[in-house]
Amino acid sequence: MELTERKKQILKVVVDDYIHTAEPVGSKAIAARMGGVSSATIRNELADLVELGYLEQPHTSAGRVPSPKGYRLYVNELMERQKLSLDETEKINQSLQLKMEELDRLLSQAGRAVSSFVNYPTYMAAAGKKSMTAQRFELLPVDDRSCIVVMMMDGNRVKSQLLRLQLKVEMDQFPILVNLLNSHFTKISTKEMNMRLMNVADQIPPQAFLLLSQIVSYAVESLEEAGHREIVTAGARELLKLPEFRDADKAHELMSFLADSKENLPVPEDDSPLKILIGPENVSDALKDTSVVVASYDIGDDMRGLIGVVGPTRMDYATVAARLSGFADGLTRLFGKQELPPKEDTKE
Amino acid sequence: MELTERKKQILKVVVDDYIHTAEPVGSKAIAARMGGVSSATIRNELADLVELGYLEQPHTSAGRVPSPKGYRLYVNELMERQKLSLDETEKINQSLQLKMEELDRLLSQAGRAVSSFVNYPTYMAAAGKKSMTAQRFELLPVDDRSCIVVMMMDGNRVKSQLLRLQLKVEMDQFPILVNLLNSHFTKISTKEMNMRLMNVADQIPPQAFLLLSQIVSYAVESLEEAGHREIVTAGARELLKLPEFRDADKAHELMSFLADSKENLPVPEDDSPLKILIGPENVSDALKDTSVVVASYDIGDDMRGLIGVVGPTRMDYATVAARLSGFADGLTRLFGKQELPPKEDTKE
DNA sequence: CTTTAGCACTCCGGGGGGCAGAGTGCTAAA
DNA sequence: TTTAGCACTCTGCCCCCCGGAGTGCTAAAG
Repeated sequence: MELTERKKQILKVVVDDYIHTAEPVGSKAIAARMGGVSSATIRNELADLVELGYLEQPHTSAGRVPSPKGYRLYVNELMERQKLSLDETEKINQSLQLKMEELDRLLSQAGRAVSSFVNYPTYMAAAGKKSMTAQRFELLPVDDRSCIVVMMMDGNRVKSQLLRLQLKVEMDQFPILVNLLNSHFTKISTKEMNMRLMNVADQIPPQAFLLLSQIVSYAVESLEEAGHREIVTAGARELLKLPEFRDADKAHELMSFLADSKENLPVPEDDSPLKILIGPENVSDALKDTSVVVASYDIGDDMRGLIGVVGPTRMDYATVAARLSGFADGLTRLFGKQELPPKEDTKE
Repeated sequence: MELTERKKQILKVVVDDYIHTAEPVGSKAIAARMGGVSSATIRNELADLVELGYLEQPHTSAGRVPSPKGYRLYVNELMERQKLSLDETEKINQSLQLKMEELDRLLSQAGRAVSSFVNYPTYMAAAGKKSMTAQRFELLPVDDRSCIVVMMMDGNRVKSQLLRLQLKVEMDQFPILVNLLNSHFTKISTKEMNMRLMNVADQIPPQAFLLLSQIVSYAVESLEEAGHREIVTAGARELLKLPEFRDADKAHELMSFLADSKENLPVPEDDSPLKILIGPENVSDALKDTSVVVASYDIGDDMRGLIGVVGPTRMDYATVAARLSGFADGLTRLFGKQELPPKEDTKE
């Protein structure tokens, strides 16, 4: 059943108002804001809306509060898709001028920026490929007991570390090792890497094997870490400013959930760049009476990252959605610039 | 003026009790715990202790609460230096089995571990050298428009990144560049690096200069970032469990301070590994009614890192101090293992 | 001189009761 | 169908009261 235009208007006013005041909104206030009709009329309409499940009444003789169903309608149809003001776009771009080399740190930086921009807690994740692979290895000798391992992974990410070797190596051994690494340990899953390591075990001298396995296990570790979608959260303290989280226990519970949850935070659908989850629409119990807005951005090399915002159900969906999209676009652009053109990448 | 033995005993009981209950402690409770004397006697002593400034009374007819001065005496003399139980040592070592390559991430990991171990918020910092310098450069060509820059810095830290070059380069150019970098841009401050860059400007072909400056500016950036003592905090939510921070505003204030403060958190004296700052002893206003316990650990290459714990003045100093020292020792050991022996390092 | 018991006093915190304000539902009239 | 009017309801807040915990003081005992 469709709502009349006026009912929708009223619902919109209720949501708009409640979003900002966090207090049940009464018929008089609505009438004042709509003009043309009296509060009594509004009251009749309100009664209907409650009946239909779009609004709720904390108790008789209090104003109305939107129900999840009401928010849903609001988000789907009523909400005025906000455009970012020039000023805001400017600010977003500015805060994305982060000179960060490492992806992870860039994310936590961006997370903080988003959080302070929307005034809600955020979480970010670089959705790594399910399985990262090494593209290329290099070894840079430092002395006869240590060398720098450089590994290039999918998506042109580079990792390197000084490795203290378990035994002395002649300088001329390094090129051989590098060759072996590049020919046998690139472009395969970490699982396969371990298997191949076993396979070559009896084909090369034991010392060489020792070194090789040290390097390979470093590589495997790094790859798995990079592939593992780590979620970093920021700005959890913003919660404390909201009336619904003035209760320390509640705030603590949600904060702990955010800090601990590694996998179970909402992600957007594959086909749409923005997803809004309202209250009970969330699967995690801890989020049952909060809302989540989550956007995704492209990292190139068909990887996607995501930014999410967690807030009360009366979150300012329009603003948050607009700003979040702004950031997501900014990040997509940022990565587009950093990455090599994909053509170059495939030609090997 | 020295306190009598009994006064000290009483003070100790008051602090011990208050630390755990967060409620003013009364004469009866003290008498019960001490035995031998009646509550009336205790009351006389308490009055003296208030007079002398070691205790405070929230209001007439409430129990007593330790004053900062009281805590100070407690920490200096009364507190039983706790030994870590085997179990605890075990746990600390376990949580330090972090397989992290990057210093920064290791720190935030360790910070989280400490926080969950002492149940207070923590902050950590790797006190980088005031000015990091590059020790060695390598360039690994990827194609004619990009290469991997590898830079080794003080303390055997290695950074690398894929750099998209502003113009095409012949393969044979790279060795020349590397030479130039290693001969002119290592072991000098970033300031000097920029100056040298200017100096060579007219001695090499313009294209080469363009590349060089791109690489050098990446290096400068990385060095400055690595040298900058970044402070990372963890476990701020622990605050919410404490009765003194059930007030959302207070908690929010302190959390914001922790999140924002980059430089003004307490550091231990150079000569001692552990420092305890009680309430007003803190210089930052935001910490005036909290206490801080901070420990330092060695990273080798005469760099030091620090771990701090922030809590209410009635923090459990004995336990926190013991556990924090345990972590600091663990970290010192951890880095000792990772670093190369310093001898090797200086021989170049 | 110190310790103890006794006692009056103070103050906090929690549990009613009352009251104003905001908002509703209903009815009757436009 | 809309509106005005009115009685009704419920919350939040203030105030008051009261019990409990703890103190300070005094006077007696060791």
